Amino acid sequence: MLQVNYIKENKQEVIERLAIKNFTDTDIIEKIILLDNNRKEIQKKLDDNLSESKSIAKEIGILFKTGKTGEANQLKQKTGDLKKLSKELSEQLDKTSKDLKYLLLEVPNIPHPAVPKGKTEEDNKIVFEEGELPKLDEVALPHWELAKKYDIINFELGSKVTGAGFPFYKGKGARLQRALINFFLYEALKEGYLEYQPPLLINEASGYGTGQLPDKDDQMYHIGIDNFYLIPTAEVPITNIYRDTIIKEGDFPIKNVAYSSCFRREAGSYGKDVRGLNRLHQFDKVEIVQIQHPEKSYQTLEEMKEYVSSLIRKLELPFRISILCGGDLSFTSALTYDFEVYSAAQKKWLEVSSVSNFESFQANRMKLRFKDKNGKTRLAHTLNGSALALPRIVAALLENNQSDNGIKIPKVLVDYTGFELIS
RNA sequence: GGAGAGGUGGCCGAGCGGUUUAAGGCGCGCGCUUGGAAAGCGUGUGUCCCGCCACAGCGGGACCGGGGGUUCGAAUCCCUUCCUCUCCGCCA
Repeated sequence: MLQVNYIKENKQEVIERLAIKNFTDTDIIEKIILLDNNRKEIQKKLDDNLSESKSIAKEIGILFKTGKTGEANQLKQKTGDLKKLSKELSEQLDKTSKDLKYLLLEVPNIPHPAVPKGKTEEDNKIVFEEGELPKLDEVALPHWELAKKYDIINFELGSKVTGAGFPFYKGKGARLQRALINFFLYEALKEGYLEYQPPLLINEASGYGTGQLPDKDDQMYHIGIDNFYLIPTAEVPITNIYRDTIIKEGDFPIKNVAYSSCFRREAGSYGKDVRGLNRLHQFDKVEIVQIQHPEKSYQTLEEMKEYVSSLIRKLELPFRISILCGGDLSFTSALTYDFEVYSAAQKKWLEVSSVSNFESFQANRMKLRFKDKNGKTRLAHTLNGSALALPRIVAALLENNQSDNGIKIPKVLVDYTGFELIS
């Protein structure tokens, strides 16, 4: 959520930069400014009114205490009109504030100047590429075939027990999953992240805090009976730790890491692009979250980018990094780096991580603040990134490392898997 | 699932219709004291909104889990909802 004052003071800039995100509803900006002015006016009237009522009530109190009941009763009659007016004004104020908040929730975060214009992922700007693309035989198999051949992931069984998009990992498949989770967690610990194991269900307030609600509620699984949501990412519980808090400036940077299963309904978009592990309803991810001083958040974003790169490099996978264009950038993000690994048998790039700076957008929504040197309360910046999401990493590992002998496990993982080959 | 207790400032904790402008304590900031520190003494100490004015300050309003009500006046009374704790039941 953007701050109204920022919108007011930088109206033209806000409109121009939101256009990069293909948000062109300038009316809404005008309405926000108008509503905020109304809100202030009503607030002033209401406050004056309440002030008067309060002082009369106090007088009556004193009169009763000193036995001047007659005078007190006279004064009582004066308050009728004031009371009525207060009620009207506070209803107006309430409505105006609600309308204002509703509109503010509709406005996406302002993209960073580095964000390129564009509509689809075609327009994302590739800023880095590393590793040689493996050349496989024509007989090379896609990962869903490999999974079947070596009996390590069973999609049909998942369909039977739950539904499409909920696979079983089996034998060395399951062990590979566990190895990757451990590897990612230990690497994060080395980087100074504090490990959390969060709840997998969250309440409504947390959904609003990180911005999944109100607009993305259909993408989360909902437990109606208790009104909980299954987390789409550990970002939600981990960032919400700091909802409604004021932290000390000395606490920056806060660096948290968490492994969790992630649950996504992602209604629609079925087809060949979503076969196998490419898109699942339940998957595993290790997520890093940082809370940082506004002046250091972009430096932190770069550090996180380097960290994620180092993980993929250790797994010996070719990858590239792009800056998401305005159209592909999420509602809440100001700048996002997307990481893709090359999946040799499918001959395409698979997204395995996105690392984002939300600036104060999430912080404003969840009232995450800090006291600066001068004792002023300011909004902190939040950042997060996948480090990493498992399924597409597994897909690339299986496909890229296949040979006649079996699938070779990258050196760095062998200590965690306890085997070097899936055969 | 059943029964009970309770949600008050950064924390503990009093208040249970009218100078509450939320006591007191702890913590923290500043000052005095000291060779330095501790102790002691003094002093200050929340969040949000509005106005004046602006590197600071002054004034007003809201906030005692959330929402609603009674009243001239609510932390205090009533309704409703959420949460926490204890005991019982069930259970990894």
